[in-house]
Amino acid sequence: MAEGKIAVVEDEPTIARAIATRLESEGFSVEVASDGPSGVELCRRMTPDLVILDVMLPGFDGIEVCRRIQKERHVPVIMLTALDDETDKLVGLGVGADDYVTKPFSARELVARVKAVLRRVERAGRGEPPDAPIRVAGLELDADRRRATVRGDEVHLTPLEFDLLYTLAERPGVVYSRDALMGRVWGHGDSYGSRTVDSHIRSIRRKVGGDLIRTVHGIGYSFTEEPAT
Amino acid sequence: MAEGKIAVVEDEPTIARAIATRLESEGFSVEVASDGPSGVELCRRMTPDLVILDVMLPGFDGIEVCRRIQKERHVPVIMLTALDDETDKLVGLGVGADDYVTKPFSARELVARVKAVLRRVERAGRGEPPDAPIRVAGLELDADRRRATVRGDEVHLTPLEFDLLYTLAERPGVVYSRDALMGRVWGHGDSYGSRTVDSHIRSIRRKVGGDLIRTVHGIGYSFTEEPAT
DNA sequence: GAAGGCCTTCACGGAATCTCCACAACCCGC
DNA sequence: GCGGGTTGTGGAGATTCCGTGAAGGCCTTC
Repeated sequence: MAEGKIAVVEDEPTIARAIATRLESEGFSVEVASDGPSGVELCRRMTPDLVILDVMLPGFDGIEVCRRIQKERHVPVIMLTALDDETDKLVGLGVGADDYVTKPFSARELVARVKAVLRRVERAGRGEPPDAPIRVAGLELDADRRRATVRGDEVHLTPLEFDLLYTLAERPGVVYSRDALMGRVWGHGDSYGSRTVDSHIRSIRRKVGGDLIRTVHGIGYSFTEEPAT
Repeated sequence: MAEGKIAVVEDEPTIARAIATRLESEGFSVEVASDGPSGVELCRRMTPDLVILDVMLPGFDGIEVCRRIQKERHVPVIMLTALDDETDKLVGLGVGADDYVTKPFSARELVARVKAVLRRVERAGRGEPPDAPIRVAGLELDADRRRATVRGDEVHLTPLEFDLLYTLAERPGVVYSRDALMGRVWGHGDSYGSRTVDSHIRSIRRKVGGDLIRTVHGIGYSFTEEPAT
């Protein structure tokens, strides 16, 4: 009775086995790949519920793997990085992973993160169970009511605009590439020009004010990171 | 996989069979008796979760059956009466049934009542408080009696309409997709075109006034959220 | 059978939304 | 400062979505 299918892409056999064993003992069914190309292939074949990706991989790196699989279908991704700096870099690159775990990490920690991500995604997928409204920088987004207010005034957002803004506002400061946003909001990466994202960003800015969404030149967009005021 | 056991005591074979068939198709296991004495006997033997009792019965009448089985063990009872007057009389007699359904009734309506009674009893068994009628914006919905009034005037809602409106009114402001409503009201998400929901929404609006249910374009419907007045 | 209640489905027209294009403005490395 | 790539702007179709009226099926009663 598998709770979920997890793909692990990690080239160090010791670590890969450790992760797999622990996750399996938690009731997940796990498969492992050890380089970039076969990681992409694995994701295609097993359609996992979540992917754990090492950044450093033979073939091509985890960033590239993440981009490719996100393009086909949005799958939650947790990235493993060697250093804190590396995490920062990834956040800035707009890879759009769901979580980042820095080595060394305990198996317990990884399992906790996996469960947290799955819980969040499942909730969003079923659509029903409530979520606390997001409040940042004068903006309030209530997913249950699909309502947005800026400094108390209600703003009407179209379905796509709401989802797009919600995705960004969920993690202020995290940069998403246009592809990553397409994957999350549209559910698939291709079949639309990526400038479509720009159009929607524009109308969101017009409605909620231009300074809430930051453009990261050459990479993508992110929600403005604001210290608590 | 029985959701519950139901005893039906009804002397008219046509009606008895109709009820039994419908309840069985809803997943209940059903047994039938056709007169007073054997009704009491049936209840002793099968220990049903709910009893449906016709008032007019050979042997002794439904009132007497109800008294006898209640004496031994409390079982939820729904009484079938021929006339509204009769219902009033029964209520006056203190028979203590959990609900009264007046003939003619639709099979669907009876099923809805059965489920409502079972839900209520189960809740009481768990020590939770009973449903209070919902009162919002001039609308009142009484789940126990399945009755709706708008500004004091009773409006007749079909079983589906009632469930649909009740689902929405339970959480004003929360937006439900058509699929979500299908899942909650119909019990399964698929097998019907989603525009069916629209049709019922439309007839509800005609009956209770159009501004109580809000359309959220591209998403679904929600009950109008009213600031406390 | 006929009539009526209830549920489901259809097609249509208007409205809201999404996508894309062409051009101007901008950013960055050189 | 210059040039190439990147992003903002405005708007024009194309597409999707929703309210409406109505028809048909199933069931029950008369």
